[in-house]
Amino acid sequence: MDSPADFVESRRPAGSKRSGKRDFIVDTFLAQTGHLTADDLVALIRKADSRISRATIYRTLQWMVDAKIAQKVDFGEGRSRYERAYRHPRHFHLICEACHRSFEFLSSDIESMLDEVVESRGFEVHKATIQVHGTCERCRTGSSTRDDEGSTERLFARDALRVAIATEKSGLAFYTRAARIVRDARGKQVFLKLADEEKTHLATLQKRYDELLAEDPQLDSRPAFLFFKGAANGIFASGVEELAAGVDDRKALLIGIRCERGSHKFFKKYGDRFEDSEGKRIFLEFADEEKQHMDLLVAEFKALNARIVSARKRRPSQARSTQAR
Amino acid sequence: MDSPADFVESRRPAGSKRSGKRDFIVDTFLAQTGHLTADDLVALIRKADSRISRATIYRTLQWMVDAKIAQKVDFGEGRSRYERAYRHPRHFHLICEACHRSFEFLSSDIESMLDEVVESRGFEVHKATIQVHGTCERCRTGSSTRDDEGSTERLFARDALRVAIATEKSGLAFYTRAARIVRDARGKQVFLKLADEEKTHLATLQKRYDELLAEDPQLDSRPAFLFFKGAANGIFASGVEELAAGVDDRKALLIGIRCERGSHKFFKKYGDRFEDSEGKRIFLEFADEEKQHMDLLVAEFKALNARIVSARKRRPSQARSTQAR
DNA sequence: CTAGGTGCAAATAATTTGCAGAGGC
DNA sequence: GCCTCTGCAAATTATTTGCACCTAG
Repeated sequence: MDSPADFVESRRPAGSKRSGKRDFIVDTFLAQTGHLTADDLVALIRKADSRISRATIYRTLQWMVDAKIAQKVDFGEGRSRYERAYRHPRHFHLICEACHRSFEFLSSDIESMLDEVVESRGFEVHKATIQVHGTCERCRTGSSTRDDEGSTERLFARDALRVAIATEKSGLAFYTRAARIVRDARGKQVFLKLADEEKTHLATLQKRYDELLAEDPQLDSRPAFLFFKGAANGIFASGVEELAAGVDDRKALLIGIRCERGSHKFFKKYGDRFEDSEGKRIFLEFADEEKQHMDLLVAEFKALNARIVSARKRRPSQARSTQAR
Repeated sequence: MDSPADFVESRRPAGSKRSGKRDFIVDTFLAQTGHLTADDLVALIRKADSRISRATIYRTLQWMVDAKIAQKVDFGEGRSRYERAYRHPRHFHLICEACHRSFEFLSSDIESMLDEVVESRGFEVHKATIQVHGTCERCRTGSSTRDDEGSTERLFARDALRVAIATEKSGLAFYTRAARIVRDARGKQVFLKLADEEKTHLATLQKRYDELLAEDPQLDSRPAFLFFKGAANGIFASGVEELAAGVDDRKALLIGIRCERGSHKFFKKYGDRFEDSEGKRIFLEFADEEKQHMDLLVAEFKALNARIVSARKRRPSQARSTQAR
């Protein structure tokens, strides 16, 4: 249904003809995880017997880049490397100069700082590259750390879930607290309902996380791929703090709306920008979830306002009682 | 006293011999501002008549890289470029794919996020590269923006001064406010004194800034080189906020100490990491300034504590009066 | 005099291209 | 049959190197 083969098929440029050799090169390439040089690929092909000319390898690599199946990367070694673009989120590189392995990561914090720089210059970005050249932990300490050669796709899904779970948890804290603070009975119920939903959803996410771990027991201990520190985790945390400072019912709803909107925007923005993958789906589903919560809160906010107005009409002197401090 | 020639002299590798040709190549290279390819340099040499072989250019470029006079950069064009390392702070690149010009910037915010990523991986950094490939404003809109071909050194000095001035201003706001809030007479005096110092120093910095602008009237309108948003500007701002929340005398001093320490550490850290230059000096002098303020505040804090203790001995019942809310 | 430094031409190394034949549609 | 794909060998591009000669210390 959504195999590499289908993916390649879907991206085959118009007018291009089928060829067993090319298919074989593409398949061989997509079966690898790392960043291959043209020569690496030649070696792989030769090992699998097939006798394919170097020129064809080069031509096919270019063909894959044009079809967005592969991406050319340059680590400054005087030759190009290629990494798969299929189900592979965009990322930055840590490059070990000792063992020549490379590690991928993505930081939304860095990306947004970079956005600011770029914007201030009126620059239009086509591609941003970050490369950290140095020595990896294994080469430096000799300690045989765990095998880092996992697929980035899985790491990405893991970290997407982690971010979602962290957000969900702080959301739960927020609603639990808000439900305690709010005076208005209906408002309280809305917050309780949301707290409940967060709990349910949290369980769902946790289950998904556990399933992912089951596929690869070492996954949990692999180093982080996503660095989304500033963005996702802090959103509800600041809301909780604001609640603690003491707020009226309307304010509590407004804070909730702001948090959900921030959360939604964040997950939507990143979800949209990723390649199709489990991680992308997690981001977009979560964005949706947050959107629904936000809508619910907005509706409740409107209803509360309406009740305040009508109450004010009935008992003008005590109109503001529901939002007393 | 500190000319490029002296600089080159100081870095001449042991055992290397003088040579008119090499000197000429080095001088020609250092007279340029941009990112030259070996061929660019050959063209420049040829234009100035001298007949020097390509091989010598390559050998001399390598010699300059070894001597840390030049730095090799790779923009993925299939050939190397070289930029001067003399009085040139480390930086990242925006690269226009249309006009092939490149722009430099530095962001402490991005650098510290990168530090976190690197640390979490146990990685040892040798060199970090950030390249944003895209289209520059001029190529995109056709509008002939101001000439961007200024020396980065001057931009760096300008921005270092801007950061220092911004910090100084928020420091002034902090001390002015603190002087108003504090009860203890001696503490008040210290804060007033510091506010006064900030004012004087602010005037000095402003004068230096004006002098710099006088050297190049367009400098003020050139795009930013340093992006130090999070770091420098926010330090005292948070202190001012804390003051507003209401604090006792000791707390006010402690906040001041924290701000000055943060400020000192920041300017020291970056000042130390830069190449010798006006910008570096600004950073280090400012770091020193902040250190002195910090020491003053620490001394005052100790003195205040001592007075509180002795007061407590004399009038045990009212001992805590100087720090009443 | 001796270790560099320089020029020239040849060597490398990664990649591209021209051209003739093979093969998919 | 036409147009694309492939192989091979030659070309290209940036850079390096061997070797004979030159020059500073």
